[in-house]
Amino acid sequence: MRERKKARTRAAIQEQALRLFREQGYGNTTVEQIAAAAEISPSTFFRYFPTKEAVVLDDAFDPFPVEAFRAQPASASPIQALRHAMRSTFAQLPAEEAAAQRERDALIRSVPELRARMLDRFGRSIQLLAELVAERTGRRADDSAVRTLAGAVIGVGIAAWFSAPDQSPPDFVAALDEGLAQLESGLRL
Amino acid sequence: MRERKKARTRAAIQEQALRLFREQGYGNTTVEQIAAAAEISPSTFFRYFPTKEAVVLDDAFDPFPVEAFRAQPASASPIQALRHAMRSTFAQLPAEEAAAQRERDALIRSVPELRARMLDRFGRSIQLLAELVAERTGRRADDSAVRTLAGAVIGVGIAAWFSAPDQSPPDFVAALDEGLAQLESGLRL
DNA sequence: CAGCTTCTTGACAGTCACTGCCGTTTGACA
DNA sequence: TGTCAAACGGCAGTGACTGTCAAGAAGCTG
Repeated sequence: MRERKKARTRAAIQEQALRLFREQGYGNTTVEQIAAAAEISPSTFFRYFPTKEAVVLDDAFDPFPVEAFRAQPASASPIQALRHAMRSTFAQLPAEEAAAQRERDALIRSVPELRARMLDRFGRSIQLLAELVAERTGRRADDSAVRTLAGAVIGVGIAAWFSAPDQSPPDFVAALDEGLAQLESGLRL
Repeated sequence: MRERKKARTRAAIQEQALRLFREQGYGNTTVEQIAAAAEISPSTFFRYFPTKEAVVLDDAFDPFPVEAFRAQPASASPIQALRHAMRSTFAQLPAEEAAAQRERDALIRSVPELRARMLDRFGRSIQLLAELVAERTGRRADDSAVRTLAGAVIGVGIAAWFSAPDQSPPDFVAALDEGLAQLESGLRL
């Protein structure tokens, strides 16, 4: 039952931090303020999160659903498999969490340090996707065709993530799905 | 001729910094050490570079050559235009500078903070490329097909950049060109 | 050449993220 | 209830960065 308390503390820190970031901005909020709002000491803050950035980025969302991707039938192309995996994963996300997700994404996009870290995650997911595609096709992960496919797919994902707020509907998942469909059917321009 | 001295100071800082990073690592090198090696005060360091990271990233290389891209004939497809622009730009890069570039890239890839910032530049270049493609095709930069194309192209660039050291030849430009060729002819996997 | 201005620099003090240590408290468990 | 490890707060220290101020160097003017 120690676990329970730790989970509650962690959630409290994240909640208070995001509230303060919303109210007074990321850069104007100190770790000390977050700790005070969450009723812990600054030392304890760093026991729960390695950096101030992590409070926003941790659990932001998994680069993408590895298991759901692996579960797709072998007959599906890599892009089709990913589209299905994304849809089935995000379909069951509660509307409330989705809204929180969007707000957090907006914060990340607007703060350069956070955005850079987020893009680093996208970058790592190129590697991850390359390995999954390699599994699926029997090729090697460092095969240039595999690498190109993984890069293009994640690149489309990044572009969708960037433009999420501008568009109607402002939905990352929908934008990504549309982009992947275009990528699959060939880029005609 | 004040300009001349400033340029020399700036080059000295960058040179000493990269030397120290090579010898003892990025994280183990302080700005104070860099300043001492370049025979300036720490204050002056920050007058030339806004952050320690900037000493590595500034002038690392332009996301890509805007002018060369614009100069391509309207008959070329966006991907073809970019391939030609990249080739003509990098063809005339002296071998010595290319080697320095590769070393700097290796440093950036190996240090998370630097890598994240670099990827943020790639991310911004999606926006830039989308605008250039919009010019070229008469579509809008927020058109979803334009955005997808820009994302896929830069994604292939990121993937090439990541795998640059692993492959033979370890040449970013060649890997990018190959990836774009694959993207252009359709991703068959 | 002398005087004025402007640019550049170094010194200093201060903030804040983050690290490491140490003594105390607290909760689990015998 | 006593014991032990986990969790905590406090504190000192480092290092990146900011802002300010006064001294020195470089350029221009009369």
